[in-house]
Amino acid sequence: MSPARRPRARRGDGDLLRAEILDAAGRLLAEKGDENAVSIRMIADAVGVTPPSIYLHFPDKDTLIEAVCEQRFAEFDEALEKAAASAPDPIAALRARGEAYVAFGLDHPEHYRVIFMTRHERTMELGDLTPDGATAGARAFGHLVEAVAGAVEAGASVTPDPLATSIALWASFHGLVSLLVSEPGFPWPPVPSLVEAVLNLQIEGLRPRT
Amino acid sequence: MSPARRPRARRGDGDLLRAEILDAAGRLLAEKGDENAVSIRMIADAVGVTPPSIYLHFPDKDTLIEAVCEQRFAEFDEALEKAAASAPDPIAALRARGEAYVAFGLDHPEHYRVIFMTRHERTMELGDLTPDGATAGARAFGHLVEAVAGAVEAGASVTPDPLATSIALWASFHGLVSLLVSEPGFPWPPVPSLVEAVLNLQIEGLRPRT
DNA sequence: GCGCTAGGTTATCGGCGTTCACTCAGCCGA
DNA sequence: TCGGCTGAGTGAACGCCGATAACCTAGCGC
Repeated sequence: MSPARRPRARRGDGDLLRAEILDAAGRLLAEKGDENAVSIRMIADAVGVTPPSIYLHFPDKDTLIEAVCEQRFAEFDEALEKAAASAPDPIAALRARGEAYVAFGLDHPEHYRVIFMTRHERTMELGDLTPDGATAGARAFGHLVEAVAGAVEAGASVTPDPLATSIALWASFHGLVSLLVSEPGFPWPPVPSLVEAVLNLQIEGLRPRT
Repeated sequence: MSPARRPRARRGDGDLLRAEILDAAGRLLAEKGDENAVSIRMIADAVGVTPPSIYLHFPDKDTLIEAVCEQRFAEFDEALEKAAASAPDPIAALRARGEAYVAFGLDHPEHYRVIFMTRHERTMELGDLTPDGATAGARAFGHLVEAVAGAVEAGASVTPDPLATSIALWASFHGLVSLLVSEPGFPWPPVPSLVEAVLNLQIEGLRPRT
């Protein structure tokens, strides 16, 4: 099963293995669909290296998985930014974000699970959650708050606290994705109609009353 | 570490062990806070029995954990029913359900995780989801649809599809609980204010416009 | 051409879920 | 009373896991 053994890296190129490990781990995670079904040994095997080598680049398995998902999280943030960028107005941009959010979660269910559905001990402070924060998660949330603030400024007539509104939006879309991902056997109505329902409840409520 | 060995059960009393296993597994799950941190060996040890004995009563670990959480799910359903019963009108009952939902999730985070946040393959059909369904999950969802239908009948002025509304409500509260449980290090505003925000967005929207 | 060190390997540990072969207590029919 | 059946549980082992400690070696700088 093990493919050809990977040739030893050149003197300064130790980090090449790190990148290959991240890549293999990401592929295996998506393929197996379960964090516990991906073992250090499998990853090492896929890269063509022995298991202890992994520990030269990551202190433990959790950190490795976390690193994989931090990468995906950055892509997630980019996807949402891109979706919002082409919207005609701030409230449409929020809708586009919601749609992109759900699409990402359903496209990468196992990465979504690690990012948003497994317990993380790491603490954050409000001041970290800015569009140029240190982690992809902080940036993504910072972008959301920014987008909500834009909508409020554009006349959205709801509680003008962008933080609270951001959390409510996040919770709604996360709840939807999380349930869809966890309970595939539930008799769900078509996903687009669910997304539309949440969008309407959460976002149309923000649109200025005419 | 192992306490006294459990005396062998009498002839017809094999099911006593089953109950003791369920009980010990539930306690350990709540205590360790992580499904993977509870092992068959630990459960067997807590009961005073050897690991293979577990397999006389449950085919595998997943089924055992599932059985534990099915019990908790039934308590969950009861808690929501009880909360709704003392509300003065159908919309207040929905609010009470939401508050009880969140309270249960935060009181039993690891059971909540297993019930609602790990992937389940079991399929259901719409017809199963009634207040007298076979599983606690089916009953709980049936009760929710019933409660929403009651609110609609009482004049709640939103989309009159109880199923879609039920899913949206479920997703909202689940999203909130799920994030609170998964990201304890996030700078959350006080939980009651979050609950209130979701309640207002989701349920006050249902109250008849005067 | 020699030594140092980055970049690995080999061997091993303790724990896991699970299975197989086995033992033993106690009730049942003769 | 007693032989045997069977329900209830044990002991030992398998193959996997994450992780660690000790060792090796290719190749660059001098």
